[in-house]
Amino acid sequence: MSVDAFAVLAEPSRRRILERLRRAESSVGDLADALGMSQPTVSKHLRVLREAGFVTVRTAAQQRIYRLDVRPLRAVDDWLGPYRRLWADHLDALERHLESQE
Amino acid sequence: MSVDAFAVLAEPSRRRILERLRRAESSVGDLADALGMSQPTVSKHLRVLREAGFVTVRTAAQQRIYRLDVRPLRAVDDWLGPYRRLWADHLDALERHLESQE
DNA sequence: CGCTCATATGCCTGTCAAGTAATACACGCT
DNA sequence: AGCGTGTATTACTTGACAGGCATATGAGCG
Repeated sequence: MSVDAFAVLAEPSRRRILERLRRAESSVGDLADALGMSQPTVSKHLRVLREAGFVTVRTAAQQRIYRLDVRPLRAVDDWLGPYRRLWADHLDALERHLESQE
Repeated sequence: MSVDAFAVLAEPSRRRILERLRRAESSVGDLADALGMSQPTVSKHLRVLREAGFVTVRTAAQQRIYRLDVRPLRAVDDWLGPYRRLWADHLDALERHLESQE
């Protein structure tokens, strides 16, 4: 968990990996194939994701199966909380306005 | 809106600026003072934030007053949507499990 | 034990972004 | 018009990081 979650998500390739792992766990080679990236590149991104807690690994024969862990994403979601209140409030204000128009 | 929202948020200084603007709109100098950053640094970050739509500016005399705009944050929130479903589902599963235990 | 497949790691290079210092620009005031 | 304040912009230096290639590690199998 050494690296900041936002910094991890800043890299588009890593978001693509997460999107894929959201559907199903996957081996490194499958990810590289599916995303059109080289195997070393995928491995490096997976290392970053793993160290930040976004994924966990399991060894199956000679493959490493990576699986999504949602906890860092929940942290991002929590960070968004106070801001979400802002637009929720604005929506409330809009609703009140619309009601007063009727 | 040229730059990716996640890349913008990856910079801790910019998140601090957003946190401050969440409480109240502010001039460049006030931000620099409050956050202990140099004025050019703040201006530079504000430019990035502005080009990505996170803030809007208004000119008041010789000051530029910056104000938060939540739309890019809503985009991030939307991106999180499918993942939020994941842990919501897991919670549901947990609840069902607990119910079956009673 | 050597071979092979799957993955990880090291090294190199190019790129890009952050911070600083100096400077330019815009506005208001006298 | 000239001056001072507030802000933007520039040039420069430095550091981090991504991608490519080559190579190391490790597990399974003959």
